[in-house]
Amino acid sequence: MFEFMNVTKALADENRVRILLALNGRKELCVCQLIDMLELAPSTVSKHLTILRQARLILSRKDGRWIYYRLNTDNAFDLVSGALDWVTKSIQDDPRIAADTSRLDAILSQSSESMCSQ
Amino acid sequence: MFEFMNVTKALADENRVRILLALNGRKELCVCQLIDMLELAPSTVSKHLTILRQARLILSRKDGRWIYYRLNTDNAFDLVSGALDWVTKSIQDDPRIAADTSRLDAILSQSSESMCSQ
DNA sequence: CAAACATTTCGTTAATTGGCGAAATATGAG
DNA sequence: CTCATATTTCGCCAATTAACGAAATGTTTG
Repeated sequence: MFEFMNVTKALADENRVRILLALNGRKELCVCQLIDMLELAPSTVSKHLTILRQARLILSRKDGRWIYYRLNTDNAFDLVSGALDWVTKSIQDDPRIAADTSRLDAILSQSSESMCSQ
Repeated sequence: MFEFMNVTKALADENRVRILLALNGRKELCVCQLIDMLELAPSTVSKHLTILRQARLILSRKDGRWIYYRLNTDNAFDLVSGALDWVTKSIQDDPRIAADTSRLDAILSQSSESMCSQ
């Protein structure tokens, strides 16, 4: 129950859902790219990522100065994969998510101008 | 997105999840039975039911003095049925839910002594 | 080592939420 | 009609939470 409520609480915020859908279909994204996409303060985004990670919905990988996040699809953990399936299926056609996707594509293509200049 | 967030926020409270699982596998329950099971104030339970109903996770039916609630399985609405499938699958084996189930069975069998004496 | 950058942690504040009791509403019983 | 019952609405309070900026941490570059 505790694990389950961790997941539902993680999903109960629009910006965290936007993060999950940004990660869906991509290998991974670094924090600064998510900051650019969400247009929120770095500390705010970091907190959201911590909540998603504690719910086991995402995993992180550190590479030098950067930290990359990805969906936790490795996991055989039913609770998490079921959640991710439901979320992505339910709102991948949403206009807000579509806007995020194209914004993120732009950010990725001109990544040299963005905050994290690889 | 708005509809989706309504559902995730409805799921982000332990007592509301307990209500959903109490309704799962049963035809319907009246408010007073849920009050007995949850051991919360009537006004609190009523509020939870309103939130679940606004998320379209449950439906209500009025019969005289009583209002009966049931899971919204009628609905072809993917968002809702997907949510209910995920929730029930994920925590039906939880000890807390098992305790609720047996408590509820007791309430139903001695319903003449309970608050709503049909 | 110092400066720049990426990210997190901490402290604060404003908004949201869960809980309750009291009052309102609605229905059925006497 | 009056009373008891079932449920909801309202107003309040305590706890939680999302947001931010400042400071701390860790890493790369000069």
